[in-house]
Amino acid sequence: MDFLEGLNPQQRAAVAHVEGPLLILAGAGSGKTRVITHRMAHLVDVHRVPGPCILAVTFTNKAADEMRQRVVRLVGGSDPKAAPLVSTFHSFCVRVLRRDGDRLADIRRGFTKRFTIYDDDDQVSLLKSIFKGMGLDEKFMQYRAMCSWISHNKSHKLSPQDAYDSSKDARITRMAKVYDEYQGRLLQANAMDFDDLLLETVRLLSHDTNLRSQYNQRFEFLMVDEYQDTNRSQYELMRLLTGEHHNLAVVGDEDQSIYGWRGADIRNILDFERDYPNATVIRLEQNYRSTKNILDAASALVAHNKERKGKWLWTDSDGGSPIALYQAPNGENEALFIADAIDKTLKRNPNDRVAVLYRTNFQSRQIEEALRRYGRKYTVVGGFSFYQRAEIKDVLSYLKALASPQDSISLLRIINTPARGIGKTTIEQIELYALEQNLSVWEAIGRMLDENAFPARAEAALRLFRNMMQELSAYAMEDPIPTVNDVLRKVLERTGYSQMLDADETPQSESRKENLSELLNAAAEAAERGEGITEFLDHAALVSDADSVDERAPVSLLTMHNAKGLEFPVVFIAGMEEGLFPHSRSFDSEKALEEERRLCYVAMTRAEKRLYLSWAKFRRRFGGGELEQSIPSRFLKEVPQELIEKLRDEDDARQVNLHSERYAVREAVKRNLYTGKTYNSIENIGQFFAERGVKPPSMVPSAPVKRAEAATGIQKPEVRSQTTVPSPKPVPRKKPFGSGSTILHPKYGRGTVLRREGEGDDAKLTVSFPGYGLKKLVEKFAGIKEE
DNA sequence: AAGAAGTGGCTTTTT
DNA sequence: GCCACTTCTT
Repeated sequence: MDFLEGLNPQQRAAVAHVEGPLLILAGAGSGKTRVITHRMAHLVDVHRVPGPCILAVTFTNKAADEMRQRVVRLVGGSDPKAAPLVSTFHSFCVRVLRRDGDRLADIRRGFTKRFTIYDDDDQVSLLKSIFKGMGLDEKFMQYRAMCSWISHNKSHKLSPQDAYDSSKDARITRMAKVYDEYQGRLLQANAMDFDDLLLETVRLLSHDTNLRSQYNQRFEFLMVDEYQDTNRSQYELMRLLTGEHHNLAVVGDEDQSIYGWRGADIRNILDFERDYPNATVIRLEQNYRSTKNILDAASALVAHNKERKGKWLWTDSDGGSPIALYQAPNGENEALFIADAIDKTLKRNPNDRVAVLYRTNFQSRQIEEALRRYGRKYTVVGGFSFYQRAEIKDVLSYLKALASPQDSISLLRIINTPARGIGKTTIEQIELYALEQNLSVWEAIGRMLDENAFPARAEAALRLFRNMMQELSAYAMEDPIPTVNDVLRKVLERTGYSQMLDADETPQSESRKENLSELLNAAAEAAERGEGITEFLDHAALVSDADSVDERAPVSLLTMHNAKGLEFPVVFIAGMEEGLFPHSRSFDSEKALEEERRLCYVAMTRAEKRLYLSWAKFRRRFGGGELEQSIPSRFLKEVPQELIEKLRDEDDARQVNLHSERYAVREAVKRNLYTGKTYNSIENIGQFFAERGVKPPSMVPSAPVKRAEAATGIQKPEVRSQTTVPSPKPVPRKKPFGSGSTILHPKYGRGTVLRREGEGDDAKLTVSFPGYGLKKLVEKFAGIKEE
């Protein structure tokens, strides 16, 4: 196969480039993935470079998987071992540290290759504990803000000492102390946060010259995708890996750099030619994705930025439709307009794919509601991820605590989940002791038991807990080593977790059980691929929201950040208002504003045929808050007005309202018909594993009926699920409104009574209302009627 | 010790 | 409007 065929001259030059540094400035929609994959195939097939000597790095697992698959398809290789290594930065680093990290112990106290990865929830728990120990609370600083401050320091290679030395006031001094304590606790737990994974790999490769040399020899050719979003340590990692040769090809677009807030340094791409002298620079400026109008609008917008190399994309395609601008009277109406337009679009062409993009996740709710009114299925990317759900984190924490007893954060998470009589006071005592004696929580428990430091009841509970953990740990190490799913199953059973869920009769517990059984499936598949507990946990820590975008979904709701790298025939950008987009947090810095503008550019260039922009004159900031007047986004003015078609808002508004009030629509809302699915729903998680697994996944065994329920099921089972409630049998009853009876409520409509407590005037009912979830009502006041 | 009920406080974007 | 945290109750 000729990998140069069908490419334009610039693409061909990039693909044919072999040795030396290469910078590919690839505009939006200019076919860069094609170039990267073809170049790899070309190296393998024409230049006889062994696949494993090529390393390509991306930011998401999904991008990595797709790239790998495309290369394998191109070279027709059947042996997966002969394929290039395509990986994300983070998983590459984990791989290096777990395989070859021994020498890191020289420079990182307590490091072993069995380290734990702390995700941001773990980071927050750790900070809570540190705050408590230092007598601080969230009024001092929000945990998340503290996290980003620490992360900011780390990504700029500033140690706690550096932060301390440069601090100008007492507050920063304290923050530096928190940072110092945070690092100390990570070491004690042999844990690494996301920043550490990169930083420590860089340190390892700098320190262990032997190892560095091995890696240099192994990876002859390196490629980096989305180079504009690399940060300092990623940059250094690449420098170390290309120390002995300069066969580094990077692909990026400075106009699409949108992760500055996470430490990405746009200078990495702007200064590539300086950092790698003799670099070949190739510009891909022909856009194959969008209509001319969309492309011109986006280009004109981003031309307002100063910090760019400057390029102008061009296209062969026609002007196409103008860009539609809708001015809504309020946020709800904006959402209804979008749903209405989507409905019309998909009625006209059921095969279109639509994306609704927004700046902040909370904007999705109104749009979801509107889509539900129209009975349109949709997919939400982001928000709550599967691996963030409490039950998943609980069970994984058991695994983590078993794999590494020093991991105090995980241990504390599950020490009394399910409740086993180890209360708040007891836990506080243990934490205090651990702090004073500089021990891990596990060690502290052991010592304190030896010293008879607990009252009888707590002591008994702790002994049982300790025995249980020891027993589970012994089980996990039995010979032959049990599979991950066996260990998980044992954990669920032995810890009483399953039992706790079985005893819980709320609808939530059903969905929790489903999630856990999906986790078991995932574990079973991991086991089949030969993965152990560590690999399984690593994978769970490193999945991202973007990994689970289903590009075939007809309607997707996602943040603009998550839309990077994707394309859709029809795109809506919602909430084009000052303060929302550009976000108010970016107002005080020109740099941040430029990044917002780039984000807008990214969002606009996702569209192939049709682009809608919308804003609302009034919007409620919080659920209960006042309607606040908004100012249209400055970005709207930066788009050439002749490319915009203003939709007449009065007409559309009326139409939308009329439609939304139709009886059938209202009924649909009441019955909560159709909520589509989020990526973290059962089907999508299954699909995610299916795509990466060797064999297709065995889904949760479910009868066709149940499957139908799942399809129309609710994406946030915690709150909205009622499909999983076991349908109550109509029990003949003496009293009205007993458990199992169906009632009518003036506001919530029809509901099923799940529980009844108290007598006479005191009687309280727990009622499940489809679409509203569980409500606790006082029978006397609720104004309920028999169905 | 463990749940239920009430309250304040807040929402960028995420590997 | 939701969540996490506190206070109240048993």
